[in-house]
Amino acid sequence: MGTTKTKDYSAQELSIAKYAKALSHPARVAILNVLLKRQSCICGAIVDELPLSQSTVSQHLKELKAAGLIKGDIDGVSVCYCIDEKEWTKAKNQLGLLLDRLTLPASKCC
Amino acid sequence: MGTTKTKDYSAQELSIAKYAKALSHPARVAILNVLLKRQSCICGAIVDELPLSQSTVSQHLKELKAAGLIKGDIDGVSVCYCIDEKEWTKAKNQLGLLLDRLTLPASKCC
DNA sequence: CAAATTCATCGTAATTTTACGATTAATATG
DNA sequence: CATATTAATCGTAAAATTACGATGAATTTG
Repeated sequence: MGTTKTKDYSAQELSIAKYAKALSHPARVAILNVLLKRQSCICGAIVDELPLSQSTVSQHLKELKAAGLIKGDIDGVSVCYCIDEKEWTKAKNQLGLLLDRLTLPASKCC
Repeated sequence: MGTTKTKDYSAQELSIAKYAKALSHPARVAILNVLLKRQSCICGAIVDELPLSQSTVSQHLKELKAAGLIKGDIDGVSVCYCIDEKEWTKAKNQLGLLLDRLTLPASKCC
């Protein structure tokens, strides 16, 4: 309990859930907003724009990285984060595929 | 702790997070797959297609309903669920707006 | 009306998530 | 080399999530 039975779902379902989970917290959406807007994406700069502590932001960055949506390049003492375009596109396509599937005149039952 | 500070985020960030959260579990994606595919969307039929107990499915349905993505019509003893087209479109647009924002030649920093 | 069906809700347990301060490792700067 | 700066990680606590069986409410059906 408290554990998801990943074994019983399709690759599509798991993939979509993974990307959606990355976007399921406003702080992570806010981080992505910063990365999409800015050139400089030094971790410290992100921390400055968010109402969260450095350690909490670092954790959110780790999750975004785990989902593949961002990557970080070490640059001396600091780390520069940015969108991973390839994976981002994949997320867009996967989510789009699901969300675009309501084209027909809709199910007749409700 | 354990609680998100919703006060400090924009409406866009909260809205996207809300929809993404609804899609952040493979069981809920699977439920939506069923609703998108089927005409008949009786709760019991959904339970039959998922590897989860009736009470667990009911809980997931509740969350999808809370996010606005689905609605349920009582029909005698059973309940017929279906996609809420209006809200679904909103989710699609909100998520699309974020995900489509990587059109430019990408940030130069990484 | 009794029995069956359908589904929501309750109670509970394990796990995960969210958040923060403190510490640590690594690099830069005086 | 001592000191600062940057960011990850650790430890911890509170809360939310996931899951299930049991119970309840509502509606059919016999």
